[in-house]
Amino acid sequence: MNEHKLGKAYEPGAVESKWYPYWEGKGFFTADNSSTRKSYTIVIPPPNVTGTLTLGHVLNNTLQDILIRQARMLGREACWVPGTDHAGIATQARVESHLLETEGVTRQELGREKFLERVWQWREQYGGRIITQLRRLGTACDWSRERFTLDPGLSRAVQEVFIRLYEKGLIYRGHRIINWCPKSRTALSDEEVTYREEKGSLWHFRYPLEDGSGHLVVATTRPETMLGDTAVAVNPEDERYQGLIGKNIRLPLTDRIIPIIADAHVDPSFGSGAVKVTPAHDPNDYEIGRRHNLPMLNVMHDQGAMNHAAGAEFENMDRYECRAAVVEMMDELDLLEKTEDHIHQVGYSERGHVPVEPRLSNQWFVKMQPLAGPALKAVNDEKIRFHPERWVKTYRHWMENIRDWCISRQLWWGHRIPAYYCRQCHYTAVSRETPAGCGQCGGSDFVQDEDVLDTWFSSWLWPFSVLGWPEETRDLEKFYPTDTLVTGPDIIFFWVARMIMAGLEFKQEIPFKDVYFTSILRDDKGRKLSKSLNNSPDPIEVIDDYGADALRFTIIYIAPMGQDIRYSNEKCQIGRNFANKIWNAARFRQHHGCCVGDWTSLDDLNQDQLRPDDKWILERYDKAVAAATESLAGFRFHDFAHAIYDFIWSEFCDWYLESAKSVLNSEESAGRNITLRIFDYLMAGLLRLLHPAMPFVTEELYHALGFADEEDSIMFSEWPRPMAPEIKERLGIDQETARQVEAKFELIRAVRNIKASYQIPTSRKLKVIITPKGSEEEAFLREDPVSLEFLLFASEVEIVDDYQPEGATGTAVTTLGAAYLPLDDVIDVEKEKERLLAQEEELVKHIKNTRKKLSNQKFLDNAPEEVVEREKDRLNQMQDRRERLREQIKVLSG
RNA sequence: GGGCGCAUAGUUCAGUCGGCUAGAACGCUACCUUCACACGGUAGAGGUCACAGGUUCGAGUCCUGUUGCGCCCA
Repeated sequence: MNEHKLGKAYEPGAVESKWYPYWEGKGFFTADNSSTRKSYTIVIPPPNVTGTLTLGHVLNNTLQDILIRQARMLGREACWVPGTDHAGIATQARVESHLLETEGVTRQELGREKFLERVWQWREQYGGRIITQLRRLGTACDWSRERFTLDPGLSRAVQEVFIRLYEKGLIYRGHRIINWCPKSRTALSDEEVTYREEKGSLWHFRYPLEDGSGHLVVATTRPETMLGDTAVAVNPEDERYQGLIGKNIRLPLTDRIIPIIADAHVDPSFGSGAVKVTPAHDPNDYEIGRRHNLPMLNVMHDQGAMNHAAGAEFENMDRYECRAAVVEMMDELDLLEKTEDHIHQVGYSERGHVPVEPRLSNQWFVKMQPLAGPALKAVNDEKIRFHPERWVKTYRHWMENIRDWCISRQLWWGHRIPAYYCRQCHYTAVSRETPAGCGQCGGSDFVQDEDVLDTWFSSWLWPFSVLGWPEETRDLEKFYPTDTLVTGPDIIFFWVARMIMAGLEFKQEIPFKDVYFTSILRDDKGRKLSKSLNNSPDPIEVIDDYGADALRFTIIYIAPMGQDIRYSNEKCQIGRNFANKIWNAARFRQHHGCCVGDWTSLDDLNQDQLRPDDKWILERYDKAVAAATESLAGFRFHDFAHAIYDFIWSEFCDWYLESAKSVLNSEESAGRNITLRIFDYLMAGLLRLLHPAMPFVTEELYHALGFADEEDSIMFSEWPRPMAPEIKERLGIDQETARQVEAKFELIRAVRNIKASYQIPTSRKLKVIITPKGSEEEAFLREDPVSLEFLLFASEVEIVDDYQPEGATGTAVTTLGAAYLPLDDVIDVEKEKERLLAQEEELVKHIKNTRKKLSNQKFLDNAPEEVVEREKDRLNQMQDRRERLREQIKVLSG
């Protein structure tokens, strides 16, 4: 052990590149499906195969890694399944533009088969970069189980699900209005449309009546669609238009005659109360069109330009060009009544970043309502818990208003829809292979549907398809249902909700028990991180600069549960400095030689061998273990980080380590050995506690301090548990001792304060006289005078019953007693008096408040006894302290 | 329009069951190269807990309303 001496500062680079290949090479991350341990499973939210690591991934995967590593330390068979999804639109678009740039060919020119070959090639070459990047972060993924949504097994799952749902009547093909992305030229689901508020115009057009008796005014935000109008609608109750219902309009710019109809869904207060009806280009108009059997006239083609149905003069005009042209022509015809500014919501394609166009077309849909029922119930019954819980409301609202899911995409990259059409009779067969014969006409000439399925149609099966479904595999048996899902709330509908539906439908079991929704990352100005703003740091650069552990720790340290995170690279100093702090605590330990005795347990010691400071730190350590464990059990990662950070920095390093120096620097070897054992017990424990968050530095130090054999790893060590009560009792570890030690620290701080306020350097050692408050306090202080002297930076500590300061003396009055610092040569009597008077003034304020409280009969009657007692104690202590302060002030005035 | 969330030190945030003399980090000030660590130490300054009511012996915390900001859905 102590094979190598630790350097002065932690250098993450070498440590990280040493341990990750070691862990992976030894198969430490590989889960055993024949293990008798209870399983703990996480499936990764599969990043896009085109993707690169973002801070969002860092947060998300750090949390999963913390959970999986802790689960392993708690004795579970931990299985974290990684993988990527094929990201239909994004990948296809990426490869298309790549081909166009490098070879100048389009996918149409290549043809479907050749194009797909090229996508696979591209994927081999560039895809999955994010998988390599995840390793830099230290994630304990089971790479032997890595999956891709287009793997044969997962593709089979997709096909199986499609067929089962079709046969059950839950998948159907329909001619419907869907959201069309003119850039990607494919249908989208409702969830893939994001709405942005935009300033636009509301144009009021005069539509002349056919009989020439006047006109009607209709208002629209999309004038180009008028070319596809097939009616004008008014509310049947609207008195203004009673006489016009049933009459016809001569639609300008076209030669069509269209009817004026009455429909109860028209809002009489919007615009003029009369609306144009374009059933093929607006979802609401589509509904009106269906109710009234209106013709559905499609006036655009798939790239968002006008088609021949719009009229010869508009054909092939882009939709926005056409909009301007229509307005101009209407104005020329004196049919433009007015134009108003108008703020409205415009739907954008999430992928294409262009406004979507509602479009009438043949698409495949999943009937969602039957699937939603059980999924809603599972969450309502708390079979599945959301953290933070408030997301249940969002989930519930979506589930209760669920709409059918458009799953077909006009792409080539993806799972092709297993539907075959008979060329003779147009019969539709859905089957695993091309049907041999038509069930309707007996024909054998089939053509497969050209479309592929939405990527989410494979993602929603992820928790069981990655484990081998539809095969009944050992993995499935051992690791399903999974335990925890960690993901962003932005995909609650896309993914979380649908996975719950799929799990219940196809496995008759929930897919996971807990869902943790991560925070949204923003920059330090509060703006969402995004590529276009160029405010997304590259995590790999951050890891290079600060270390993976630093990044991991920082991000959970600054991420409050369920709230946005304000991130900046500079904040990684928190994690870096922290790693360095622990590193140096270990280095300090290393300077004092090897392990002595059993560092895994202190059970054989007794309380006479322990100093009060030992008892105190062991008590505090127990509290930290409990806090860290409870925080993780409740998915409070932020609290977990703070609990460990505060313990290590403010208690272990600031106080215990300093106190231990007084023993370790002495010649007394029995005391030294016990202190070293306690130190090791704590050091090993806190490295374990910290390991899930900072795997690299903890592994390095665990080995360097000799806590693990060369062939072993801290990741297989046991998660720390609080000490058994009987052991604590035997070792004299209790609240009372802890309180006394803390009172001692208060006294030490007060003395240091005096020195600081006279700007006396710490290194200048002075004599300190202490008058304890009582005999109990005196006995306590005499238990460990060595560390007291050391921590006071004193040349000598004298503990006496009574002390009458002579001349200028610095005074500290605390609950444990008073301390005096003779300072003849440096003290400024007036300044010292002022200092004490200020303290007294502060004290008097609190004494008054507490007296008031205690003289209130209602408070005495109603407050719990323990609160009243606490107040009384406090008052006594404060009064006592005040008295001593006054005495000292008197001396100084004397 | 409906729903959700947030408002505490200069900044970013903790604050559990109502018991608080309201904490931390960063930043700021003074001092310190003390033999783990300057990626450090010691000490300090800094607050009308958004506003107005209410419940309570007691409110940063619970309730109602107001204002401001953010997100989601329509």
